[in-house]
Amino acid sequence: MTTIYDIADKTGLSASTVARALNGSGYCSDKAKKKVFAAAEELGYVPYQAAKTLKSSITNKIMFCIPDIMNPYYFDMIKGVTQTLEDYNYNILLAYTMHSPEKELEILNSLKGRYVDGLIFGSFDYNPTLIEAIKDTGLPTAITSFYENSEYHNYYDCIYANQSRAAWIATHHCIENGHTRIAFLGGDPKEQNTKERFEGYCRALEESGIPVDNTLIINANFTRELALQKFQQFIRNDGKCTAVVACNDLMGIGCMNACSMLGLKVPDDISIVSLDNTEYCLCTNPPMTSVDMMQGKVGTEAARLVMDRILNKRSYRTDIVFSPEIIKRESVKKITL
Amino acid sequence: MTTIYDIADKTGLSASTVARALNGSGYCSDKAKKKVFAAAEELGYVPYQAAKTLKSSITNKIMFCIPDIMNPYYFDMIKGVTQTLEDYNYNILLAYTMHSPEKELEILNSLKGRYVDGLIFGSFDYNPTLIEAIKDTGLPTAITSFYENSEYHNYYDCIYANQSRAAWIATHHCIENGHTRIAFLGGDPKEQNTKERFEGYCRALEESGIPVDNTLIINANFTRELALQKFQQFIRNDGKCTAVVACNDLMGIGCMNACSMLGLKVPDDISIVSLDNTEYCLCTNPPMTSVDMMQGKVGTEAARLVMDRILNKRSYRTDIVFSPEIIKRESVKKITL
DNA sequence: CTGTTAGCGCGTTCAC
DNA sequence: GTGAACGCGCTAACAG
Repeated sequence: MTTIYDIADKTGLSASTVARALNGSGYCSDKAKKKVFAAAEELGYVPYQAAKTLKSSITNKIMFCIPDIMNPYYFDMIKGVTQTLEDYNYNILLAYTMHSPEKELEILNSLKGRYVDGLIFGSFDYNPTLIEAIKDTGLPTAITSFYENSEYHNYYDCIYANQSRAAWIATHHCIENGHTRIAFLGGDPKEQNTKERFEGYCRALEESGIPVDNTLIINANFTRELALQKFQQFIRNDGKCTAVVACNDLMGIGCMNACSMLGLKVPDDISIVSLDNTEYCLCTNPPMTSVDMMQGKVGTEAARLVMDRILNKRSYRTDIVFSPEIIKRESVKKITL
Repeated sequence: MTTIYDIADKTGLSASTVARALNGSGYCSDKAKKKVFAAAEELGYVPYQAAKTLKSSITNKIMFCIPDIMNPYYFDMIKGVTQTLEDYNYNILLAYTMHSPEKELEILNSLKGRYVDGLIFGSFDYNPTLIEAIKDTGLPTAITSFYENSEYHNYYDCIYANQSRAAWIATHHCIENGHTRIAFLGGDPKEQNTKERFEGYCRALEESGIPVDNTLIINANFTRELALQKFQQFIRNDGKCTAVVACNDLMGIGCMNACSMLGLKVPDDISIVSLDNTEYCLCTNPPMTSVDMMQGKVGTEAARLVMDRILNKRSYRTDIVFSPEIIKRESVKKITL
């Protein structure tokens, strides 16, 4: 490992001159600069990050913390974040919380060790404790959902696609196609995520004068497995629907799996539209209609806003909200009464 | 931000006593310890990582570098790495190279800034330059393929599932089911990855006395899109096969997509078996038979071996090779002549 | 234009 | 058992 002192020795200059040459800060003759660069090249010098950080307190890293690494919803977001950060010469530190609130707080607390300069945080369930912990990190932060907390309003930015509108669009699409018995396949109804999506579903129904029927609400947990099981159970218990709105692709696919096992044909016997529009939608047969939640853009803008707070010391709140878009494929059939 | 000096002030002790108390190193009375911990708790003290690192030169981070973040092949591996590292209280720094050899070298060179303690490196195409760059980082390294380089033999560990055996298994499975005209859907034939898999394919054929037919070899690039296109083209050009071995799930799915567009039924008209066994195989209809490459275990063991080199200063090579396993689903049909 | 000095926060001597 | 002092590598302030 070579340091500026090695370069200083080799060139006969002092360490500070070497530092100035390398950073282009302060005065330094061209001749000295040349010598320094030559020696640095020859010695394969790369500055020691820890020392730089100790001095400047900038780490060139931001943490991206998500509930579940295996959820395809986040893949595009990871990509968006990584690619954007690359332009800033920043690295991404990936953490995941396995949906555990304790784990979330633990990670946030560890951040006080300031091993990153900023934070992009995704959660299924924001709450005041969490937001306070986020604020306590003192880090420029973007969260990937909408969450309002008047006390800490300015401590974070929100970047997200409108969840309730997404569910509205999905539901409305079913209604447009003549469906009235539309099942809702959601996650834990106590979590913000499902709540918002459920709200959009209800609104679409009500706007069209279709009453919300509680027997059509199925609660799962955003996994394919449980959705499969719950939907199968729903049908076996004589559940009657002609369409289903699934709160994410994994559950949409679980639903398709169930249909296939039950001998139900999609979209002839049952129409399915899901939310997230991950690549999984292209794997199914028929390809699945799904609502694009703009995950890639959410990642990109979240990274950009965090960097804006870091670089430009912005200290007021900025939110960016995307409008979800339905991607029509072949899992929805028009029916007529 | 609070430092040991703040705690020293508050407790009336010296900074070194505080440090000793906090780390449990050196002498310290129980009474002092109690006071220190109380103050640390109250002040929300978390040690400043950069300072710790500068002193100890340990970062508690390892880099996981892969060619493509969006390739589902790596999802399980990321999970395996992350979960294992968590036990060691290590964080994962995620980088991706977009298949670019220049980018690979750039990242490896940046690692000389020692902002991580170890490296897990995945590539589609190892070569002497790359391995030398890996060795030059001076970091404990695990690579997720087999690659031999006698000069730098001991500088890295290899953790992988036997690629050629995986292709052999897939091909053999087709043969067992009566197929003789088996297409091979691969990536760039110059890359190690495809080469190994192709070798297994050929061996299985030859063992059964089936000649390798070059018209059945289709080169794509591991993406769904190109596989779809290439396979469609293959069929349109009167390509005749009853089964296809796809080198990864994405291509297997592209192939299924193509079949569906061409009006070919899987598995009645054509059997498909792919490699990787990602979750995507459960999305298709019918579910796709695929060979499990043990990605999760590869990630877990790679992390473990890197940590072993770090913690126990192991300096000799250790390889772990897993045996791939076929997961039979419904995309392969037995045919009789 | 260049070198000397000091200090970022922490951990580890080594005196007391 | 405790505190003063030093240094990890780098940069900024100042003196020359």
